[in-house]
Amino acid sequence: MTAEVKPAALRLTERQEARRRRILHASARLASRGGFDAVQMREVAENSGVALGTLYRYFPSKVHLLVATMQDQLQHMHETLRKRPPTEAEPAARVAQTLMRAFRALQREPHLADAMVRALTFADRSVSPEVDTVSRLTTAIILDAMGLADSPTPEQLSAVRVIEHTWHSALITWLSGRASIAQVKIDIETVCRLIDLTAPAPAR
Amino acid sequence: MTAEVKPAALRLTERQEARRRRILHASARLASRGGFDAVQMREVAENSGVALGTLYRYFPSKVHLLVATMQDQLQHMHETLRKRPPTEAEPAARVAQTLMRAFRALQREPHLADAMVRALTFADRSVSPEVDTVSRLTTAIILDAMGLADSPTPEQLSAVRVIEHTWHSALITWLSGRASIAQVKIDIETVCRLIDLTAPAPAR
DNA sequence: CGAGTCACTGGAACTCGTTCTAGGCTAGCG
DNA sequence: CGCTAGCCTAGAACGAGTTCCAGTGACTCG
Repeated sequence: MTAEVKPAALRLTERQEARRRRILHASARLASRGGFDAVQMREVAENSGVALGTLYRYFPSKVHLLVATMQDQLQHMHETLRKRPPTEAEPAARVAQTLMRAFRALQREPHLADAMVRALTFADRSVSPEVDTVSRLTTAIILDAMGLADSPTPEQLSAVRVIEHTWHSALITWLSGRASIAQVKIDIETVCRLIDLTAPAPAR
Repeated sequence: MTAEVKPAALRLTERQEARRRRILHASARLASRGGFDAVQMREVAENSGVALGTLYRYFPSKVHLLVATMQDQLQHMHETLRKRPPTEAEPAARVAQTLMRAFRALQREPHLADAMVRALTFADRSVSPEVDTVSRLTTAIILDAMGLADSPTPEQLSAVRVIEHTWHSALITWLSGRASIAQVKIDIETVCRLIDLTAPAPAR
């Protein structure tokens, strides 16, 4: 019975787990409206039924909160993508297809995307561990799409990093209205060509 | 005589021009110490000898100010690079060399780099025109390095955009301590290979 | 010269992220 | 049963970005 909850050591009571969920939920909801600015800590606290101090105990800053929110969303996305893997044959095309799917998902909640991406790139060193987690999740998604969850070469990892860079930065230009959806698509497809350069063993 | 000053219509008095310079200078100086957080509007105002309200008349927000600071620095960089163009033979290598030079310059003032890059990626739509100027400057620098200041193909422009994405995002990961200098170098070199893919006419 | 206009000044005021304080509730333990 | 430790709440307080306002000085136009 007592062993029913798994994170006994790290994350305490399930009541606390519930609080955490409520907070993340409120955060996402507020973000879905006005974006980064609309996520106000007092509002998040109210909407999730905790005191301001408690909110800060769970997430030491607004950026921490939003990055955690992004983790949460990415996790969903990852699971969804696992269930419906890309249909293309070539690794480059598979990655492009996957990222475009993710992009379309973000388009459905542009304000939420704004809040999360802005937080991610604005994060300073104190948020590094959390940002790193997001980065690892993203890497995993891309590697999955390439069809090599393991055994990537260092060259391939570099290509994946560059793809991630492009992904984040392209999102920002889109969110700030400086690039169109079509442009983002082109950029993604362009960078995915790098994968061909670091092609699977045979091409070497 | 009266034609000596060019921006007669847009930017008024030379006294105003001087104020603007003082503000940008103060901004850069403060940024060189503590980075983004150390650039406090009240301090910038004091240090440049203008009232807070005046500072806001010149730069409608802290982000505007820092993006303008970046414009300023980029302009210097561009001129410097023009004087000492890259020595490599291949376009890809030339671009990589140029960006690594810029990177080394940023390493000399990491706090300033932090302030400028954070502002750039945090900027919202209200700063789009200014951010766009920075982007055009960066594009010009890269095209210069490739050796084709004019007549780039759409394909090449895509590659340049992707290189810019990588450049900004890689800087961020470096600034937030999540990537080493060596890693940034690798990422830059990796993305520059894209140039070979959109090679000059002959290779088509 | 006089009046109006406009940029600039000094400083108060407002917002929102963040921190701090005092007190209350719960849970385990003597 | 009463105590102690921790977590939580309500709310005040502080800091920095941003806005506002009244006043002042300079320049222009009549």
